[in-house]
Amino acid sequence: MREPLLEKNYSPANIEDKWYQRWKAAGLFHMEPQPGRPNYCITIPPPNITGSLHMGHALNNSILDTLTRWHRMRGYTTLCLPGTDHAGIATQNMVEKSLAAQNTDRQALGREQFIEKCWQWREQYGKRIYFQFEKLGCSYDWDRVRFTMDDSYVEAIHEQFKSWFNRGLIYRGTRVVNWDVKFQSAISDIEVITQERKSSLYHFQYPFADGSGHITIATTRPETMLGDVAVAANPADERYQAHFGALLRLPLTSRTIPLIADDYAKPEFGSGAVKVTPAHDLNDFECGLRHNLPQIVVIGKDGRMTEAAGPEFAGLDRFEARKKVVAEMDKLGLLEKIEDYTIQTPVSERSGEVVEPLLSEQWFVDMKPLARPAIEAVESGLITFHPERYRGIYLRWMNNIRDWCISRQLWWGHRIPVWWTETPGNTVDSPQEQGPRAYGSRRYVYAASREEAEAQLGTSECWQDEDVLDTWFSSALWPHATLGWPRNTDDLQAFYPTDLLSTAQEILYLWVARMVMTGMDFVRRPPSITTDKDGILTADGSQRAIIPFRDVYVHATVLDAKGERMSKSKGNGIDPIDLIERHGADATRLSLLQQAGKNQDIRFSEQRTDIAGNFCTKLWNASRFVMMNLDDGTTGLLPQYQVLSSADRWILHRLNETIQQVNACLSTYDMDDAVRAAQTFFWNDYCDWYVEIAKVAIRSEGGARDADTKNVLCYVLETTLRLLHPMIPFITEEIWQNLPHKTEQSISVAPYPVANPELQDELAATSMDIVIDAVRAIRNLRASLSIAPSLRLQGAAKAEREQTVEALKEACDTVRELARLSDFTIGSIQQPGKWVAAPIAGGEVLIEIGAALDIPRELDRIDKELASVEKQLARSRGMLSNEQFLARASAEVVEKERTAYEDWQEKQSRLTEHRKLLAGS
RNA sequence: GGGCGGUUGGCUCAGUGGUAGAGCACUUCGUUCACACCGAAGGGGUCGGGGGUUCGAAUCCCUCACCGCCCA
Repeated sequence: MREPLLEKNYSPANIEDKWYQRWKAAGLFHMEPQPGRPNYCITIPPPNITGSLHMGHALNNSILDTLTRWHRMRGYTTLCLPGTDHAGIATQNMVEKSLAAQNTDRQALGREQFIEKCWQWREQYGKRIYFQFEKLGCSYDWDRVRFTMDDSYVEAIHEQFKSWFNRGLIYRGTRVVNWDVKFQSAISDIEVITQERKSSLYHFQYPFADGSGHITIATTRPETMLGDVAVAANPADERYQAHFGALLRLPLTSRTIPLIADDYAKPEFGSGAVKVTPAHDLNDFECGLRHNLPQIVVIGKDGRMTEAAGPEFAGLDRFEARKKVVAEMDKLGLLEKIEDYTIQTPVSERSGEVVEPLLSEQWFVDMKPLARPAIEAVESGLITFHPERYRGIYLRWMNNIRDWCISRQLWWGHRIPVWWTETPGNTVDSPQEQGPRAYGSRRYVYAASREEAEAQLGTSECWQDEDVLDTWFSSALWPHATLGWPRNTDDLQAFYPTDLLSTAQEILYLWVARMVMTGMDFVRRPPSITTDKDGILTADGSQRAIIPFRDVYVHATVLDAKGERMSKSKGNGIDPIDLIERHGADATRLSLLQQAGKNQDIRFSEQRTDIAGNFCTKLWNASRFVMMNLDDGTTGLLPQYQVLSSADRWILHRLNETIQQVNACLSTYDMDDAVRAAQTFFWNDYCDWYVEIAKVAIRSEGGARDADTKNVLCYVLETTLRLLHPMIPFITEEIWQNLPHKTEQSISVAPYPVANPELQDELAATSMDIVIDAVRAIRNLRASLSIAPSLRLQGAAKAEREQTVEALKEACDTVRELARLSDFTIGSIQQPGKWVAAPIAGGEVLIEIGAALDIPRELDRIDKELASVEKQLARSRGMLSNEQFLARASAEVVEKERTAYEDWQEKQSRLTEHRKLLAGS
C-alpha cells in the first residue's frame, strides 16, 4: 500500500484558487474557431456593474459553466463569453448616493463630470463580479469580455438606432409611461414592482350637467379626477344605455365631460361606470385614443399637481392633493362612501416611490414588424424553450406586443443620437425619406456626431437629445454585438447563432424576447451559407434572418428555506461567496445543480451545501483509498473483458448506464437528474459495493486478480471524475491529476465519457443483484437477531436455480467478508448446529447461530416475514385471478406478475418449512 | 379577472398507467487499517379533497380547495 497523494482531509480552499489560476494561465478557456470542429457558444447574461454575485447568479452560472465544460470536453470549440451591463438607473442611483454622502449632487457636478464619476465607479466596482465568477469556477473566456459601453458596443448601438430610425420604427410620441418621480425618468416594467397595499376605494358622484341626477364612479386615486375627461360605461350595461352622450359636470373644476360607451368598463366593478383620465392611466390613455378625448396632465414630473389641476391644487404633492380632493368632495356632498380596499400599487424598485403613470413625450419603437419573425422562429421550433411551458408565455406576449419606450431621463447610458434644432429649414414628410423631420416647431435628425448633425440640419444652432437609451435597448443586442456585430467578424461567423440563453423568468419579455427581435432583424445571411435551422428567410428569399440562440432555458428562482424571495430588505438572502468560503465552490455548485430541473423555484438553505459537501468528502476519501492501493503496474486501462469478474463487469455495466443517463440529462437541461444519476452511482454502487468487493479481491491470498481489480478500480474512478468534472470542476481536477491518466494537461480538456454498448452486461447485473441480495439477507438476519458484528458465524446458501448457484459460487469470498462470516459454503450444510435462514431469489441463505438461538424470538421474526410475504401474495393472487387483468393487460406485465407470484410463493414455502423445523426442535 | 406552476413520509424533493422512492431528520448497532463529513440494519406515507376513465391511477380527464409566480 502506498502513501496517498492527496491530503488526509479534503479542504476546498487548498485546491480551488490554485487550479483556477493554472487553468487561466494555460489559456484553456480561450479557443479559436477551427474548420471542421463544431462550435458551442453561450454569451452569459451580463450582470450589472453595481452587482455582486447573488444566488440567482450562482445558480445560473453553475448551469452555464457545467454545460460549457461539458461541451469543451466533448470536443467542441467552446466559447462562454462574459460581460457586464452599464445598468443606467441602477448605476446612476449608486453614484448619486455616493455624491450625496459627500454633500453634493449630479446637478452641481454637471453632466460631463457626473459621467466621469460613473466611469470611475465602473473601474472600481464594475469588475468585482468577474472575480466572483472565478471563485465559482466558471470557465469563461476572459479575453473576450464585453461591456455594454465599450467603443465597439457603442458602434453597434448606433447602427441599430440608425437602422430603426431610418425605417421609421423609432418615433417620437406622447404616451403614458411608468414615471419615477424621484429619478424624474421613465422606467421599464421590470423596475416596477407591484405591492399589495391597504388603501381605500372612494365613491364619488358626478352630477349630470342638466341637473337630472348623477352617476357614481369608484376610484382608488381621487387626485386624478381633476384630469378626468369622460366617464365610461359598458355599452351592454342597461343602467347607462339611456345616458350615453350625456354631459356630466366634473366637480371641483369648471369642465363638463361626456358619458361614453366603452367595453373597457366592467359592469360588475363598483357602479359599472369608470372615470377616464388619459394622462394618468395606461388603460384610460388607450380608451382616450379610441374616443378622441383630450389628455389633461394634472400631476407633474415632480409628483406635484400642475396648473391644469386648478389654482386650489396646483403645487400640492399628489398625496396631499388626494386628501384635499376627498375633503372637498365631502364638503360638496358628492362623496358617497369610502370602502377599505387592497390595491396593487406599482412601486419603483430603485427609489421606493409610488410609480406615476404619466403622459410624457418619449422615444418609442414600433414593435409589431419586429415581432413577426420572432414569433415565427419560435412557432417553427427554431428556438426551443426549456421548460416548454415558457414557449406559450413568450408567444402570448409577442402576439400582444406593445410599443417600447426607449428613452430615459438619465445621464448614465447611451445618449440618444438624435439632434434637434429650432432653426427653421427643410424637412421631409415621411420617415422613409432622407432629411430632417419635423416635430412641432422643431426639426431633428439622427447623427453620430455634432458635425454630421450640423451638416444635415444646416445650422450649428442645434443640440443633442438630452435623454439616454433604456439599458435594455443595449442588452437587446447582446449575443451579436458581443461577437463583433456590426462587423462581420470571425467570431460572429463561427459562434452565431449561439446555442443557449439561460436566464431568470422575470426577464423573459424584457430581455429574451427583445434579443430575438433585434438579433433576427440585424443579423442577416445569404441562404447559401446557412441552413434552415439558423433562421427564417426574409420575404424576398434573398436573406435569412438569423436567430440569436437555439435554446432558451429558464431557471428557477432561488427562495429561502421558508419559500420566500431573498431580499436585502428582509435580510434573508444567502451570499454565495460565503457558501464558497465555508463549503467550497464545488459543494456550492453541486447543491444548486441538485435542484436545477424544470421547477419554477428552489427552496434553498445552507444545509444543502453542507450535504453536497459530504459528497465531495466521500469522493475525496474514496479516491485516497483507491490511490493507496495502486501500484506501479496500475495503468488505469481496462483489462481484457474476458478476464473480468462478474463484479467488475457489473460496475462497468452500471458506469456505462450512468454515462448514458448523465449525457442524456445534460442535453435536456435536467441538471438535477444528471447529478443524481452520477452521485447515486458513485456512492451507492461504486463505494458501497464495488470498492468493498475490491478490498476482498485485493486482500485475498494469492492476489491473482490484484492487477485487474486495481485497474478496474482506477478506470471507473477516473471515468467518474471526468463524468463529474463539469459540475464539480476543482475537486475532480485535483484528484484526477494524481491518478494515472492519459496525457491531457487538465481534466477540463480530457474527453467526456460516452456510453459504450460493449460494456452493457445484463447477466453480470443479475449476478450482482443475487450477491447483494444474499449479503443483505444475512446482514438483516444478524441485525434482527442482535448478533454482534464482530462475531464471525458460519454461513451457507442453498439454491436450486442455477443462476443463483453460479453467482454465489463466484462471489463466495465476497459474501463471506461482506456478511462477516467465518466461511460461506454453497450446497449442503456439513456442520451440525442451529441454523436460521432467509429466502433470496432462487434459494436461501443460512447462518449458524448455535446456542445463541432464541427460538421464540426467531419464530416471531419468521411470522412477521410471513405476514409481509402473504400480503404481497394476496395482491398478486388478486391480480392473477382477475380475468379482466389477464385479458387486457399486456402479456409482458402478466408474465412479470406470474414470476413475481412464484417467487413470493417460493419464499413463503421456505419460511414455512423453517418455521416447522424450529417449532419441532 | 386571465395564464402558468405546485400540493407525495417530520423537512426538502424525485417519481407521467403495472408491488410508493431518495437525501436530511429519527431508532438500534458499529472506532474491520478511505471516510463518524462514515458504515450496517430499521421505523415512518390510504401521494390535498371529491368525482370519472381503466383490468389497474401518485401518474390520464373533470371539479373543488389551498400555496406561489406571471400578465391585466
